[in-house]
Amino acid sequence: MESSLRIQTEGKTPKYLQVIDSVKDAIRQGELKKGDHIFSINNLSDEYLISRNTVQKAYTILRQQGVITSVKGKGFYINRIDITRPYRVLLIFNKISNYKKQIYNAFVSTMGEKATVDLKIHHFDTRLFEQIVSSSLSEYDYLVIMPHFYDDQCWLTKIIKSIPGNQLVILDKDIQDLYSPYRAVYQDFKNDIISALETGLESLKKYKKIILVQPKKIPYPPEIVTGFRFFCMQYKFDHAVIHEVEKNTPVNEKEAFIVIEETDLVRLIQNCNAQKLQIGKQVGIISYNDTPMKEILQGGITVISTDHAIMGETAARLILENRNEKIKNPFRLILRKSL
Amino acid sequence: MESSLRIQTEGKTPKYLQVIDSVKDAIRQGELKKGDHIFSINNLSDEYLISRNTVQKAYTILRQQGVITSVKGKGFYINRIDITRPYRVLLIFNKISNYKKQIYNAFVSTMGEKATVDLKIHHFDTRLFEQIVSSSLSEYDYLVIMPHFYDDQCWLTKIIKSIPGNQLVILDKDIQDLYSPYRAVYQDFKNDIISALETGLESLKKYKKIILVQPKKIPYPPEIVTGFRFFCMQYKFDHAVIHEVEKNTPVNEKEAFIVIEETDLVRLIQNCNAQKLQIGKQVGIISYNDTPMKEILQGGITVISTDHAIMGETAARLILENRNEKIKNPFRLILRKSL
DNA sequence: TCTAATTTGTGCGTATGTATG
DNA sequence: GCATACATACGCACAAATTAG
Repeated sequence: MESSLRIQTEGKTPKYLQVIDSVKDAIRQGELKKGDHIFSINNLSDEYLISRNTVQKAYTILRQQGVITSVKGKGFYINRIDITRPYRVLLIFNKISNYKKQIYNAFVSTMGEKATVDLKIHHFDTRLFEQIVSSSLSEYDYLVIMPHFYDDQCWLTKIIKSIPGNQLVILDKDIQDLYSPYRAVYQDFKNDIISALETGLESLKKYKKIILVQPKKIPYPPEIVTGFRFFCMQYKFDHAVIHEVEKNTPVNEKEAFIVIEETDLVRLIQNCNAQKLQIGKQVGIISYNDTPMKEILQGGITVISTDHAIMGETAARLILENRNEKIKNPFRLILRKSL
Repeated sequence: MESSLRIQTEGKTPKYLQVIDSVKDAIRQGELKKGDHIFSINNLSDEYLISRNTVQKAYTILRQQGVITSVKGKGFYINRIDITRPYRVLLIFNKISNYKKQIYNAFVSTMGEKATVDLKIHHFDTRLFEQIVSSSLSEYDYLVIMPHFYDDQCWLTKIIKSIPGNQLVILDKDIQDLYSPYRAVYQDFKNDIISALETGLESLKKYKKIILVQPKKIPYPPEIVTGFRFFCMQYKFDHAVIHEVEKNTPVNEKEAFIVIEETDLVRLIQNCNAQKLQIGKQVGIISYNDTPMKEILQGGITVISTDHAIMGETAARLILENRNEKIKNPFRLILRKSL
């Protein structure tokens, strides 16, 4: 047993329980296999400055549970490796939305019985976020977070750095400047939107100007705008970025809109109908994030979207299969009548 | 805990309160962090010449407030550092849906800074639900639950009975057989649907038969069916209850559908379009639960819905104003083009 | 394996001041 | 003035858990 036990005297969990958990964790991580020799009582007692008796107690309990066996004069050996303690996972989201629902559902159902999954929402409150993280590190095996603040990126990175890499799973938006390796399922916002729009180039050529509706209140990744501008320059489209669609927002012929928030989408369609502009012919609409309703709304809304279900599933797999990788999530354009 | 408590025997504030305040002050000052070990009862009792029992009392109260936890044989440890928020509330939902999002958002924003609100989902797993409840009773001041299981109502009631009335807030579906008084914001599913349909009676008369699509997988309140049948008998409508709309589900002229799940609504509209049946003229559609998109989908989907935002807001108010009441949530029909 | 020290948890008894009727 | 109830404060004793020697 080379694995380093993390025994802390100050912690509230009793030392003998910490020893038990350490052995079980090592088994769960695959570091210990059936038949492996583990520390002798004296050895462990000396190394970690725990009383001989305390180690004895832990080993006795482990033996009663059938996890280890003992041979007089030789030592203790791993007996069972079907330790069933489920993973404890905490998802930390900025808010609840339709597609986060999809991520959550896919994550939970992929995890199945193997994890207890909790959910906390920070509402873009950095202080609250910090509090959640610090108080959850000891309660959960993994923190799955979507780092969607953009006001104080610096502080955010600092908080995330306080999470050990092997406990951290990042979703949706990858972060730079993190040293220790961690798990991630990310979107490449800039290149994703560029290649998605390129896929729909033929349909887009009907329009003279492309307008991106990027909400201001809720911070969305700025890379979306970067990618959008890059595409428009590349292919010589007139373009603009607005923050909201209101009742009196002007809509003109030969304009195509890329809309992120659902409320803006609804407003935009209402405005088109009011001005008797035909969607998909005179005005083009592309919406972020697919939902069943967008398949039939106005005969079908064209959508650019990452596959959130797969994102949740992939994140779960990274944990279940103990893979410390970063994976780019698929992104695609679904052409429908509105473009 | 190096921080010096300021305990004065002569002051008028009771000693046990001074102890409580001292600990809380230390937390506010950042001197004590989560997991920190604090003075043992004996230690503090000796140092500050307070009776062991008095310290005991203070610590017991702090534990009840969730500020500290205790481990027999080890000591007391800081558990919460968010002591500025007076309420700790846990919402327990069966799943995440669009309208639960509304409830959650309204609840959180009404509570504002006054509460830390957490969310757990049980996925109709009674065992998981029981586990969540029992482990949360000491951690939270209020458990807000939506009791939407209908398989083993008996077991469910038993679990809910284990929650003290003053700690319990019930949403959406009221429960019988609970003795101690509790808070509730409920729908009267049977009468709500009856009176809502009566409101739309004139429009309904265009149709011969009304079909309720009540999903089977996810248990919805049976009172909906009861109320639906009652209305149809009363006003002499042909009627039927089906559990799903599939691609080949027959749709005929002069039929009106009441649809609960969004996926069924989408399928139904697709079927109507495929069969070239005009929605709102040849086929009527009523959908449960309003969303912005339904305002414009197919020129407007008629909706019967409770106001979920108000439900969340009312629940929050019951807690903030410490009112032990049961309140019926408003329910209404919004007539749009689809009926 | 036994003993001992420390700690929390619980219960009982006592005394004192304060508010209520 | 008296009786009662309640909150505060203290003291003692014992049970059970943790840890050490």
